[in-house]
Formats: sequence, structure tokens, C-alpha cells
Amino acid sequence: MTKPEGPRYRRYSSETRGAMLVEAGLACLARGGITAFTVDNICREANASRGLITHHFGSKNGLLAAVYATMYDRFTAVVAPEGRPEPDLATLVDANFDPAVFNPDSLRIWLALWGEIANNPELREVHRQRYLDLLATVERAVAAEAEARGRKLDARAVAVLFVALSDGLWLEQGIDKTMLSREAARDACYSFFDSVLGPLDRPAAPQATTPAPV
Amino acid sequence: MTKPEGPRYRRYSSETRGAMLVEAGLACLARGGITAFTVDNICREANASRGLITHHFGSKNGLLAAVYATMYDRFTAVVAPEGRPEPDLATLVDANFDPAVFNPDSLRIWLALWGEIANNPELREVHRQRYLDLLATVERAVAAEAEARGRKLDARAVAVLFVALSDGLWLEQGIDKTMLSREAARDACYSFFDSVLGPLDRPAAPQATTPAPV
DNA sequence: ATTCTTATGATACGACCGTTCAACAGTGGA
DNA sequence: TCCACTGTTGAACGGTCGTATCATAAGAAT
Repeated sequence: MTKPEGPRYRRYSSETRGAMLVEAGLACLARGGITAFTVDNICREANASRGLITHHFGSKNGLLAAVYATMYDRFTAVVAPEGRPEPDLATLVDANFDPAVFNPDSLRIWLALWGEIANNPELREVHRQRYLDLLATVERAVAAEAEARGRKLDARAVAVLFVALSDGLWLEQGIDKTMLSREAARDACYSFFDSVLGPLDRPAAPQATTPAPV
Repeated sequence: MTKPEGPRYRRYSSETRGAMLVEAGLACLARGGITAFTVDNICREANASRGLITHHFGSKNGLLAAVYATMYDRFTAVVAPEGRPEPDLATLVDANFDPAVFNPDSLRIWLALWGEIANNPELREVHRQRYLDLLATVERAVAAEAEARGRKLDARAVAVLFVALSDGLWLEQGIDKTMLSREAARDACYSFFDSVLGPLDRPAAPQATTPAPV
């Protein structure tokens, strides 16, 4: 019995370990919903000991808030990446159904989180901030398109309805993926804007069957 | 110390007590989401002892399935009451936003349940059956309206999109009721069908505060 | 009255929950 | 080489989880 002892564990910066725990939390949510979002599951998933969540996030709920923020940030990174010009409507629609965000794991995570927002003040706080940001981006795109066509409309209201429609399509897909194809969902959004603004240019429809780009 | 002893508890038929437990379960879901759906909470809410859920429903999960079925049945009772003729599209839309189903408690319950469907086979089974029933009703209404106008379209696909849209509006309302009025939600559905079928007669619009966009 | 059925209350059980905390050990700078 | 810093461990805590069990009693049948 020699002692092949290396370090018994690896030390990470607070920020790196935090990211690892967030990632583990996401995995748990995707696998088993909010019920599976437990300290035991998360730390096992992250190969960390049970004290770490409290240490880095103050509480399990703190981690959950961070997880939620991460989901929103990732969505924003696809929809309106920093450094790019403001997205137009077509870009917004396409990003909405980009496989990077419109995929089974993500949809299940959103479902789990939506069910918690109403009951979790900390989560609700995170939501309010991010949702309004997103809404503002959509609203600007709607207003720009409307102005380009000389149409007058309530851009904020249209933005709310678009977000509702696309969340609804996400929801349907998250509950039962056999009901709706990505293309049908995308088309529904374009139709929505068509009826509000008149026909919209639809950029390079991703071909239906082949493995998705991105 | 006299003994004013009446019966120490009241016996109910299995079916009555079952209904009481379902009701209590709904109350717990509305109050605290799936996290609050616990044996302790539910039995306290129903003024019953902790053994009753297992006794009447086999398990807590059995009760949850019954709760989900109840939600669907109540929705169906508003949307397509038995004994009435098949609802047309306008009836369907209006029923969707009837206060009997479009109210804060119901929406929070739906949110909580949606988050569980993906992770709960028993719940998923209940969902599949009821969802397909509902979809068929919508599909018939769409097909009837299309035929009356001599239009050709994929009624099933349109039905899926309508359900997605209205679920999305419910979702938005459930998460933050300040974003969307009932009237705006209703109008959005009518606009959807307008764009698919041409202008639809809108029966007795409940007073619109502001002429809705879209 | 008496019997029978079965809904009910009460408790016990092992498992897991989230949090706390003192001791430990990896790591970078002295 | 040693030290100080701090990320990390792992046990322990009180509480709650869902379920199984059994004696009890309500209420109908006789």
C-alpha cells in the first residue's frame, strides 16, 4: 500500500466554483425539475461537498437566483449579443428558435423556473429586471420596423404579445415535443408580425431536416 | 367536566373526501407552487389526518394526478360544457379568458403543474389524454370555420398554434399580471384567427379600456 | 341493540431536507 | 521553507418529507 497521494481536492476561485455549481444546478433542473434541485443532488453533480452552496451563494435560493440569471443571460447572448448592432425583428425571431436556446434541456429548465417565480421573491426580483430588459429590446425592434413602414402602433404592447407567443411556443415544446416543429413555431412568429406590420422579410430559413446550424 | 361528546370526526364517502383533498391540493399549489404540495400542508388544509391521501389516492402522486385532471375538467366545463352544441371559435376564445379559468389562482396552479409534467410520468399520462381531447375540440371549430369560408388549411396545426398562443398569454399573466390585460390577451387571439381565417365576428366585447393594438 | 364495513386518526419509521461550523488543506506570496 | 489566506470538507443538527401500519370509531345494515 504505497501512498499515491496527490491533492485530495482542487481549489478553484470563488467565481469558477460558482460557475460550476450553477452548471450543476442547471443539470439538476433539466433532469428532474425543481424537485431535483437539492443541495445533495447539486453538489454530487458538481463533485463538491455539501457546504459549498451556502459558502458561495449564501443559500440554496441564492444559487437558484444565479441559475435563473444565467438562463436569461445565455438567452440574451444569443438574441442580442454585445458588440453587435441592435437586432431587428427577423433576427429576434430566428434567435428565439436557435437550437442554442430552443432545445429540450433549456425548455425544461424554463418550465421549472416559471413555476417557481410566483412563489419566490428573490427569483421574482431577478425576473423583473431581466424581463424588462428583454422587452425593451423587442420593443425597439418593433418600433424601428413600424417606423420604417410608416405605421403607428403601440410597440410595447406588440412586444408583450410577441414574448407571450414565443413563450407559449416554448411551453408547448417543453411539455410535448411532438406537437410542434421548430419551423412551425418560427413561422407562427413571422405570421404574427406579418399581421401586425405587413409581410416581413424572412432570412435564410434553416433547412428543416438537416442537423441544425450553430 | 361534562361530556358534550358528539362524534369526534365526520365520515365522508370515499368520493367526497377525495374531492375535499383535491380541493386542498389545489389551494396548496396556488399558495406555494409544487414545493407546498406536501402531505402535511394538504391534510392540514383539508382538516384531515395524514393517512388519508395514501388511503384514498394510493400515494401523493396519485392525488397530484387527480388534481391535474380536475384542472383540465374545469377548463373543459367552461370551454365546451356538456349538453351544449360544439363551441365555435369565438366561444372558444372567450371561454379561454373567462374569469372562471383566467384568474390568478388558476394560472399559478397551471404554472406549477406544467413544471412537473416533464418529470412525472403519471402526470404526463393524464396530460396526453386531456390535451388531445382539447386539441380535437379546437381543431373541429377551426375546420368548421374554415369550411364556412371556403378556405383550405391545416386545422390541426392551427389548433396547436392557438393553444400555444393562449397558453403563452396565460403564462405571461401568471408570472406577472401587470404586463397584460385580459382584453389585450383576448384581442390577441382574435387577431391570430383574423390573420389565419379572415376577420372573425367578436361577440359582445367586454368593455375595452383602450382600443387594443394588433 | 348488534354486527359489519371501512373511513379515519395517530404514530412510528427511515430517508432526505437545508444550514451551520470547526477543522482541514491547497495555493500563492514571503 | 514557512506562513497566511481562504476555498473546502464532512459531520452534525433539527426539521420535514412520504409511506406503512394498526387500533379505533362512524355510520349503515340487520
